[in-house]
Amino acid sequence: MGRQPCCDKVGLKKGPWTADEDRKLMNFILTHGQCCWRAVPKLAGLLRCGKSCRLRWTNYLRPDLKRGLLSDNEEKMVIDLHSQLGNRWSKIASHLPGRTDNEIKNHWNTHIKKKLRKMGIDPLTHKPLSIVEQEEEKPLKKLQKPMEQTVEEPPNYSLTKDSNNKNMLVSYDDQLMAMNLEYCVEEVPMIDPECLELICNNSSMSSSTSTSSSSSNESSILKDLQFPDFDWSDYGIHNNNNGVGNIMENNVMSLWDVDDFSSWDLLLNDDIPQSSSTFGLF
DNA sequence: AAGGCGACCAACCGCATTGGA
DNA sequence: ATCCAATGCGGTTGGTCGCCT
Repeated sequence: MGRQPCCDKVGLKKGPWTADEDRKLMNFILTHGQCCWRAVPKLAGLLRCGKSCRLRWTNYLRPDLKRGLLSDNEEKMVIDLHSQLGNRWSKIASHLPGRTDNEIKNHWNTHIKKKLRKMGIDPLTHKPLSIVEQEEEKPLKKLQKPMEQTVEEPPNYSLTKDSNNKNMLVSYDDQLMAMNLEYCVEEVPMIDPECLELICNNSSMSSSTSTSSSSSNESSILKDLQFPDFDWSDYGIHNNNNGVGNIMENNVMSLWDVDDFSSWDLLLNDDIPQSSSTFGLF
């Protein structure tokens, strides 16, 4: 006996959401808050499964979402967090307010992976590719080792400049020795900010155009959506002279300007259940 | 102009986890 | 302790768009 489907899929719509569906879902959530996703489609008058509604809301419609490409800083954070957390996208996303796990996952798979490979770093292990390849070439040796014996891990590396201003990989141990620093091992990021800076600087040269284009794109997406029952001004989004919603300011929704970021605690605190609703808006 | 191709990303699928009965 | 519904999560798919030939 297989698992029951999450909902009765007969007659349910799939695929891209229409502006009308978005409006219905948005109006419903803003009126009633988030509760019982299974019931949402019926109550909101949507021919969608509850799961689909939840995804659409969390990944696209939530008013607190940032849009557009990840900034250099955000990208650095993602790489750093990924080195510590692995593919736990929701955990990573919880450290980046306004970003969704889906968005970060997509960005990782399409942009960051490539950049890291270009830098000679394995995106899975965050170690230099040459070492990873060596390890893959000697699987038998590894297998022959007794289980109790600890496998000697290669040191974690970061990218730095040598005296000739050429990029070079230096192990953390070497760096720490050089800097005479003590470090709590559990908190050592596998790639240091210096390295990330280089990665991001390189990337920003190649992707700067897409950054600017996406921000105009995102406002048009919201522009296209018309929410007759929803007053964006409540969320710090005001009309400009052209009658167009001034949604983005420095690539961040004005919503975040409200209340000195006090609501971020809600987002970042794992103890607060998601059902406590978005930042006390409801 | 049009067809091929790859990149991007929204959305889906199915397993895992959680929480209440 | 167990079951089951609801929700969360991560991997994958497929549609769209832009670039190249």
